[in-house]
Amino acid sequence: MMRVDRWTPSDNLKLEPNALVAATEIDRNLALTAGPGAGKTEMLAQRADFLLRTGTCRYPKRILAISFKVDASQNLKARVRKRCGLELAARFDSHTFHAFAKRLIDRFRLVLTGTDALDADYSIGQRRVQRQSITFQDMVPLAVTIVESSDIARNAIRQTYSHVFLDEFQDCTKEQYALITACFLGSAAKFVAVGDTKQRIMGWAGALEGIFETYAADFEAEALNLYQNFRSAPRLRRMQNAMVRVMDPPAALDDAELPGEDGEIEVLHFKNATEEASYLADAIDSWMDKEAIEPSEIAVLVSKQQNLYCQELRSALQERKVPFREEDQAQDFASEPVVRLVTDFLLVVSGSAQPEAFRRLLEAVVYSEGLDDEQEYRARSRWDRFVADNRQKIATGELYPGDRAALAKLAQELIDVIGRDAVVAFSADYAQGNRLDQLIEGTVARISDLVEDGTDLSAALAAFSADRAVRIMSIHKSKGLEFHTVIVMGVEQQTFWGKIEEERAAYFVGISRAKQRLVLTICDHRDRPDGAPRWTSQRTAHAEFLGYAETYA
DNA sequence: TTGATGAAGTTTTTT
DNA sequence: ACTTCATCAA
Repeated sequence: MMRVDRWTPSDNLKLEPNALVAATEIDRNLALTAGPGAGKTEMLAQRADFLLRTGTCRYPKRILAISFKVDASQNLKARVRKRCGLELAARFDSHTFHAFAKRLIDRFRLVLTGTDALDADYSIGQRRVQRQSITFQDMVPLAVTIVESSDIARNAIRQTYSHVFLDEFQDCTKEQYALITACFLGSAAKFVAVGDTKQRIMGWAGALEGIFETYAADFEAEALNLYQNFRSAPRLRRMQNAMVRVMDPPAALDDAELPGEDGEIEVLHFKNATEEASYLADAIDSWMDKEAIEPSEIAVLVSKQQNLYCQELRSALQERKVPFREEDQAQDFASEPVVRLVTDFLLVVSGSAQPEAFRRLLEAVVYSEGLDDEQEYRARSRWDRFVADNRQKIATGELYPGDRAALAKLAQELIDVIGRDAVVAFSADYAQGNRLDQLIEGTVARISDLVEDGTDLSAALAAFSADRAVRIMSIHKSKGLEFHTVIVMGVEQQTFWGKIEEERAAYFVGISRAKQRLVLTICDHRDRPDGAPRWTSQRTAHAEFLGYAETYA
């Protein structure tokens, strides 16, 4: 155990003074606001390290961290592991609001009575069915019901957690806040809420205005701000700062405080979406080729209606064989272990050497089951034969991956070879209902569709991997991420039509994802959506939003 | 059949 | 801001 005054940031990282204060605060609850790239996640990871290593969070008490996105919650957990090691990090629970709520529901299900009552094998679906199924929207309110009506449940939570972290707090909704207060208001748990009101982009979906003030009043939390931006080059920071001057004047800096010519801002004007698409696809291609920028360091962001805005770009990228991944409506398949398994397998059998995928597969297949040498040898040789067989089938064209039924059969054989039990063990929710089969079916459907559309198999598989593909997504999805190069497509009046404050926040989130280069595009005309007779609609550049860029480009 | 009018949707997370 | 869809009147 380390003395509190001996603790220094792990891995010798430098923290700005207020981040150090927040990381090592013992007595007060904090409301920490910080702009883009200020290192909020790092501060939370360092704070976890501080609390665990100094015993301020005393065994067997635990830390609860709540985020909105699976992505964010996994990132934070991984960062904490890296900072303070597996053993201490075991007492760090990083969940999304939904995951946290679901755990409460599963653990205290019997508290729910009357119309709320649920059977043990309830499922999560599109509709609410008495006792049988709930929707995602029901999860947090049901958890609130449990905590409000059961002292046992509430006490159990309070006994478990001595410290609570709330991430991206500016987007907290009424229901989510109700869960926090139901669990912890009046308890001894110490809170840190971090976020940025300038990045509040879920207002239209119920994110509470003034949530930081409400929280500060309810939990007697003190306000603290982080000032640094470790993410963006100075030119980009000056543009962000110009927006801050409008959104939160007291927080704005003088441009003289942001010196330097590093960073690139470009505004591109096109006649139509076809020209836009081919220019962008060429540009992306050449960045990857000439500047050796990783595809995953390039993002294309759109405000709304991703499908309409990205149609042309999609085919332009496809033509140039630029791997891209679209984060659309569908579930985030790629981070699901079973999806990983299927795609890794297809990578391995589709030809080129894939050492990473091969290693992950072998781990899943051979080493996980606690076999003895003899069994391991047999499993290994059966596996090798299976891979060789299918590699040949694909090479000879006997198995065409665009054939959905054939691909589904192959996936099924893969599961059989590994053993369904072993696959189910990958993730807690695979045992429930038909979740596993749905995931496999979805993967197969998407791959075969892509191949059928003329994408080659390796590009189709790249669409599942975040690390080898250009990312195309809505601004909302990009929250919390960062990229070397960011393209914001369609900076037009017709795109940003909502309440100006909220649109400005969305645009701010978009432009502040860029570390080095920001490209903004406008078209004079864009095609109408699918199926409509072909004509194009007139577009008007968004003068305010482009103004921020043009001053500094 | 046509045009006029009005309402709804658009941006999201989630086991 | 703009499209789509439903409804009603002419």
